[in-house]
Amino acid sequence: MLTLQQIKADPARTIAKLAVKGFDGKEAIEKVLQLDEQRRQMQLDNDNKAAELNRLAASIGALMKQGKREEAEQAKAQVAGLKENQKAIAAGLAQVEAEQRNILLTIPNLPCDMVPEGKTAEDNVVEKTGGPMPDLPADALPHWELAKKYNIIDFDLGVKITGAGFPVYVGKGARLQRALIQFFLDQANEAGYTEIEPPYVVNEASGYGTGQLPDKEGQMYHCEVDNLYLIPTAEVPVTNIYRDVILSEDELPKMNCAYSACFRREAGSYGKDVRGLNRLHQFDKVEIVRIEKPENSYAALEKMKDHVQGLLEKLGLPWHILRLCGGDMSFTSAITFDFEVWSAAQKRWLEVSSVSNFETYQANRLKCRYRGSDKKTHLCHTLNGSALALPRIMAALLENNQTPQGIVIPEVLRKYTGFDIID
RNA sequence: GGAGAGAUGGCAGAGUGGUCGAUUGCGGCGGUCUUGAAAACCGUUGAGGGUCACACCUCCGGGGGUUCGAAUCCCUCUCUCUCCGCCA
Repeated sequence: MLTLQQIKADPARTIAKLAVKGFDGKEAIEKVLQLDEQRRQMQLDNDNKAAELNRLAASIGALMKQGKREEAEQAKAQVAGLKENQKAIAAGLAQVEAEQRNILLTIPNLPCDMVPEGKTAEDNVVEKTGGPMPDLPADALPHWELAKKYNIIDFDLGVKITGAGFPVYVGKGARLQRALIQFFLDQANEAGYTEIEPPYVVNEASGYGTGQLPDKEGQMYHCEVDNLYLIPTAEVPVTNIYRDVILSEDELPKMNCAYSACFRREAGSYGKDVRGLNRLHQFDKVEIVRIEKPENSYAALEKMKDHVQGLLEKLGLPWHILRLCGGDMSFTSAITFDFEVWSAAQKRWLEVSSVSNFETYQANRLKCRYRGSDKKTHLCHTLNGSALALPRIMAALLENNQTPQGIVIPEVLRKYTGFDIID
């Protein structure tokens, strides 16, 4: 949620920045400002009435103590009318506050100055490319064929047990999954991220904190009896560690990593785009999260990008980094870099990581603050990134590393898998 | 699942209808003393709104109610603890 200060500081710029995201915010911003004006008026009115009532109540108390019953009764009578009046004002105030908040919740984060204009994924900018492009023979198999051939992932079994989008990893497939998770966690730990093993189910407040709620509840699995949500990413439980927290300046930055299964309902398209591991309802991911002082957050973002790039390089996958255009960025993000790997048999790029700076947008909802050297509280910047999401890494590894002898496991993973080829 | 107890400031812990936004202790911060530190002593120390700054308002787990007045009484929800049951 944008802060009122952000909006008030420069409404015209706010509207212009929202336009970069393809969001027409003119009406909403004007309404918010108008409601703010109204709110302050009503607040003043309400506070004055409340102060008057407080004074009267205190004086009644004093009269009672002195045993001046009649005078007290007189004062009581005086209070009655005032109180009705104040109640009405307070109700109006609450309504205006709620209205303002509801509008604020519908306004996306402002893209930072580095975000390119654009409407769709077509307009994303390729920033950087690396890794060896594999040269596969014409009869190279897509990963879902390989999965069947070597009996390492059973999609049909997943359908039987649960439904589409819930694959069952078998034998070396399961071990490769576990190896990747372990590798990613070890790398993150080495980079200074403190590991968290979070709950996979969160309450409503946490959903609001990171911005999945209120508007994206359809994307999460919901346990209605308990009103809990399956996490779509470890970002949710991990970032919510810092909900309603005031950190001291020297505690920053906070750096956490977490492995979790992720659950997404993703009522999306069907067909080859979502075939095999391309899009799943349940998948594994290692997430990195940072809470930073505002002045450090963009340097931190670069470090996170370097970390993710390092992982892809170690795995020997061909990768590129996209700087997302305004129109393709998420609601809550100020800037996002997507990492994609080349899936050589499908001949397409697959998104495996998304690294974002949310600036104060999440922190404002989370009430995640730190106490500065000025003794005042300030909102932190929050950042997160996948490091990495497994299924598409798996897809690219299987496809790119296929040989007549079998699928060759990257060197860095062998100490985790305990084998060097899937055959 | 059954029975009971509880939820107060960073922590501990008072407060059961009227200057209580809250005694006190610890911790934190500032100072005195000291070559320095410790100890001791003095002062200070919740969050949000509002204001140029004050004033003022709100907040004692969440929501609602009673009352002129609620941390204190009532209802309700959530959570925690103890005992019993069940259980990886």
